[in-house]
Amino acid sequence: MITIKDIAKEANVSAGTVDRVLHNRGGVSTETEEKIKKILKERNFKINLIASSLAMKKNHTLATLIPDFDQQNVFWKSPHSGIEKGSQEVKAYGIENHIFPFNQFDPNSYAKAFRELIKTSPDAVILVPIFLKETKTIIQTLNNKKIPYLFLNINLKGSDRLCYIGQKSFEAGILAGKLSNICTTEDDEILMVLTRKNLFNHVAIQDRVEGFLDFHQKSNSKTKIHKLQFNQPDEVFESREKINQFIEKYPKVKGVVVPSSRVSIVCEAIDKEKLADLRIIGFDTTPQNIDFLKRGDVTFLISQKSFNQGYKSIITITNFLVHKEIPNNEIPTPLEIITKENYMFSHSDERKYSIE
Amino acid sequence: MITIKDIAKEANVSAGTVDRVLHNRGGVSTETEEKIKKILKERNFKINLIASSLAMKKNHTLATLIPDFDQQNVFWKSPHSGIEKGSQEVKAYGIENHIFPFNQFDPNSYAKAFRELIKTSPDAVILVPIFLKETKTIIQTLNNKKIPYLFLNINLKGSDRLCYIGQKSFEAGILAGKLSNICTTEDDEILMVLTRKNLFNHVAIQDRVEGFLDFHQKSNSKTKIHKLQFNQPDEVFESREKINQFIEKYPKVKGVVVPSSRVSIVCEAIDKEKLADLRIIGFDTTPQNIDFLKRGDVTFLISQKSFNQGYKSIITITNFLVHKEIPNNEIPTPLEIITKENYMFSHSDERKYSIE
DNA sequence: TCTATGCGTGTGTACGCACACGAAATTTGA
DNA sequence: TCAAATTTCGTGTGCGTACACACGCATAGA
Repeated sequence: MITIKDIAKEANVSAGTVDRVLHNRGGVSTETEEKIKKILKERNFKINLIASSLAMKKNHTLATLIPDFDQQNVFWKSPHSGIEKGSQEVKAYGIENHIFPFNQFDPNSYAKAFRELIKTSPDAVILVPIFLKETKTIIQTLNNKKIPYLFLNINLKGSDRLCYIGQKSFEAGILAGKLSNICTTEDDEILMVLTRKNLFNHVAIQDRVEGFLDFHQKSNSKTKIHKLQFNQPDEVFESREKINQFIEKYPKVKGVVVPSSRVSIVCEAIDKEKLADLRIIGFDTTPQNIDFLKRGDVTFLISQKSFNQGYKSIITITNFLVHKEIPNNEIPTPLEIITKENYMFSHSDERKYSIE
Repeated sequence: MITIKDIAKEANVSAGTVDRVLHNRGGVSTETEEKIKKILKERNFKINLIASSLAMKKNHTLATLIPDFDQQNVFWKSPHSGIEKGSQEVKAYGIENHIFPFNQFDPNSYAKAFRELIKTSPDAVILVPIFLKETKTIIQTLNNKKIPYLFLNINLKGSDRLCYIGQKSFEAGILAGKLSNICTTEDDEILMVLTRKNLFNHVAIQDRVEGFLDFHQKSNSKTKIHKLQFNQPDEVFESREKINQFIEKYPKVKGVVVPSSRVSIVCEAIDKEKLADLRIIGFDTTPQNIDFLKRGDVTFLISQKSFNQGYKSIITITNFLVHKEIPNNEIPTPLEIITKENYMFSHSDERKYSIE
């Protein structure tokens, strides 16, 4: 292992000077700088991140603006857990994260949570930019204060965020198209159930829908695609009639695709005897969805690994603050295909950090 | 952040004493120990791994016994890359890994590589225990020298290895069964192609076959399953006739499952016009397999994420040596389902560390 | 009775490596 | 020749680890 001292000795300077060169902190004559740089290269010197982290300990604070979760809205639990895991891991780097939860259906709650957040003057911010208008104000504030921020799960264009960590929704839709195509025949028809006019996240879900339709169009399949729209997720259950009648009316429907994370509600709504005959594809591995996967009612879930997204956000921001490492502009999470047969191998990390 | 000094101050002892308690190094009176332990618990003290690693720097050496790869046998490339990434990452912990490659078809090469390996007296060993008899001798040597070791990719029973990192092959077979079931109808038939009597790894592939058959049995599907056996992988290509005739003879065959990593060879063998009509399922994301996936000839690949296996081996062994962290007895890697639509999101890490 | 030896317990501190700041040394300009 | 500017050095810091040593007390031998 080559250390800074080794380099210093070879260059006949002190370790401090080498450090200045390493970090471009100036105050070194061109001559010395060249000499040191040459030796660094020759010896293939790499900073010891362990020692570096220890020395850098500067007690940064992070702040995370993310929707809250509860029994009804469990989707955001996974990113919370991932963020929790990441926070634990980077504590030793002198980094502390605070979560500012808000109500995903209420722009005011979003704005309010941010006002609380900004009071703590964090060194960097992770946010889920659900509301367009409010986000613009937020970004302006962050820019003014020169606080770097990254987007988690939702990619809003036209900001100079550090990066985006999340799923490629259009591509996820394509994948859903492919899977629905595989598990049906040409004669079958497919039903797409939109669980609501989404207040938020409509962009992501719309992208999935478009990706899905894109696949079917480009693959020249003659499979007919039906759409059924509900306005509120709860209405789905209340209007069991609607969906069951629909399926009776169109007996050729063998595939069902639910582009939101609410496939479980659709499964609940459909009569048991009808379920057996359907191939159902959904998104996101919420506990409810996993339940229906286990029972065999859901055939495929496409996971965006939101636990990993949360985790990766913390790690990315930390590397940026501590090691000045500039991340890729977009960090897409894998599109994971989950079935009854492989779900148990997919979330072992998550369970450990689950917040109950 | 609570430090050892904080604890020491509160307990009116020195940091050294706290350290003795933390590591059970003895030489502390029961009274003092209890007091310190109580405070540690109260304050929820966690060792700062950064500082710990820096202080522990002990320059461990690892050794890895793993099959070599080349253009023809590319399967082992991914674990090599993963090991490479891991090695880079743990260098700062004073850990150096040496790879001892061997010919996967030659037991003598395996034994010889180990003899070279043991000369370097490593502090821990990662090995792929392909050959049963030779492995027994190896294990004996390692036990005598009290060198800890873990199994990568192949799980040999009856040894006191530190842990096994790899795929659950039986479960992978079940998954293949499910996927084949999904992409065919009840009237269709399925062909399983065994590309050879495997010299090595026959246990894993046999497990896959059994898992596959198990699924079809338990699911009460009446789908007929054919088997076609070749003795050498190359023979497949030479005997194109055999497989093509088979498919002509059994026109109901719509699904093909290849439980080895050689699905690409099978694709090469089958006539183009026949391919279009088949749903092919294979294992492992070798470049050749990915090629056929991209073309649309292969429908599903089940990946055992061997890059991650290699990476995780290094990390696990490092945590064991440096932080005395005892790993789980088995660390199963996820069963990842790869299609044309999601393969590009799955291996971004791998590309960076690929060894050309 | 006094030194020697031992043991159990606990302290002090050097070390690992990079970082950053104040101080020192050297060069430059007037 | 002196002050200012530039370049370089020395050292304390972050935190845990582990070794040498110190202290108090007990037992043994002279």
